[in-house]
Amino acid sequence: MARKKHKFPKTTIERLSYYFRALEELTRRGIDTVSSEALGTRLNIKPSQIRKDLSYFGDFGKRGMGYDVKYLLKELRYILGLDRNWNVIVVGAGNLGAAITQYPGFMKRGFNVVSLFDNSKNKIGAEIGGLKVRGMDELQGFVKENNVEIAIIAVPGHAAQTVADRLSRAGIKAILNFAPSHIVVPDGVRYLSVDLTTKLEALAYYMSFSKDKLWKVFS
Amino acid sequence: MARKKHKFPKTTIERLSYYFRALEELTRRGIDTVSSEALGTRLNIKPSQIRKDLSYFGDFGKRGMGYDVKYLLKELRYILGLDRNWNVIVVGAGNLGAAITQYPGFMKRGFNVVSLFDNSKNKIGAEIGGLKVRGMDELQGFVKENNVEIAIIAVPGHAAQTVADRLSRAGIKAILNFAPSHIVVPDGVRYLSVDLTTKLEALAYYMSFSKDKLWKVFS
DNA sequence: GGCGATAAGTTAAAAATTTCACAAAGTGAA
DNA sequence: TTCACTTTGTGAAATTTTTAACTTATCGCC
Repeated sequence: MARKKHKFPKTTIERLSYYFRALEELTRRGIDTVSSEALGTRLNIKPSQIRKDLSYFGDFGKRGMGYDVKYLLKELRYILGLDRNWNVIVVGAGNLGAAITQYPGFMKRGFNVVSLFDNSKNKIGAEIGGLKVRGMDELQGFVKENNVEIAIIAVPGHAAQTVADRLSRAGIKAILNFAPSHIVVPDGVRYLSVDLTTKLEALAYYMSFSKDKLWKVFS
Repeated sequence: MARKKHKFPKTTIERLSYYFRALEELTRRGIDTVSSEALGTRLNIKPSQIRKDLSYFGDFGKRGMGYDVKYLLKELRYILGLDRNWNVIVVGAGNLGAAITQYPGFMKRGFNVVSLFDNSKNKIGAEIGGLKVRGMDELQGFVKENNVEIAIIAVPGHAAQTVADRLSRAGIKAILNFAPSHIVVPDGVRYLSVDLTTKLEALAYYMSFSKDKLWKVFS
């Protein structure tokens, strides 16, 4: 299993994810070999970028031939940590938390939402997507007992930092934050945020001012 | 109202959005002046980065004094296109579409979801967040009559491209795509995507392999 | 009104990322 | 086996983005 050199751009991992998805689509269509050129056309990414990204992790292709789709998928699955299952909890049982809990794309990738937490009396005990909503007092115990490593924050912005603190204390190793606010986590806890309004604001900006035609997905 | 020089990094707009949010928080707390240093500490962004970002659009600060919070807010509001209202439609009335429709952060910023569309018989006519779900056949007419410029796609991946095509034909000017697939839009239509699983996959990667401690929000 | 302190705006250097261009490697046909 | 063709992997160049260093402006105080 490939491991290779140096540092690589942060965006590489994100692109690997896109490659992975495109390759899945190709297997579904029964295609078993693809060139960086062909893949690049599909994804609107330069072939040289694709080759460079992959080269950070190994030599997956065959010169003159391209990449074996199944093999590359296997390697990417390993690199992206998708060859195992992850237990995930969601904090915040509002509309967004409920949607995330039931989002089909997560389970398909091995991210299993195993419980939902909230601190509101009238949500605790309710059932969402087959899961009972638990109170925050059960958080620490649940995380320990169920070996939960990843948490998703889906609470209002003002509560996000408090939740992040509790999650960190409970032993959570990675946090995905949907709340529209900047939060700080201790060393050792991985953190990424998904910001819904920021993207809309960027669109609004480009509609108002920019002459740029099309806009490359920048995340 | 400021307009200024050259090109600037794509990420600048995203950061302006963060600055805007932080400044809002500062006004709420009654603080009316802030330095790039202080703002940078809050957001974990280098002061020089903040000054550079702002300098692309104008001279908003006073040397020796910092930035007037209210004034900078006003300018950023203008730059980000938040000084007006936008009519937004959501396509896809599943869990995610419903959550997006009711997401409080959008309306607060002037993004008003004015209708929800779906093509499933048993969703059409239902009411979500006070809005009736409309069939796709009403799309074109609705967009024209209501001056809708922005659409949010919240359908399964395989349907996203078809939806994007219909939206473009209907005259939509910007698309925010939550579906986990790469889509192509005609020139003149702005496009950004928010990818939920990609972020989780990035976290999974960093948990498996990376020694990096903390991870700067990269969107 | 000059002086010290602060902090913006800017220029230049550094770092990060993408793209180019090409040598090396593999294929298939003659 | 050799040749023509394809396509990878990669070192170097080009580009973009960030960071540091510097210059200039503003305030408050004596």
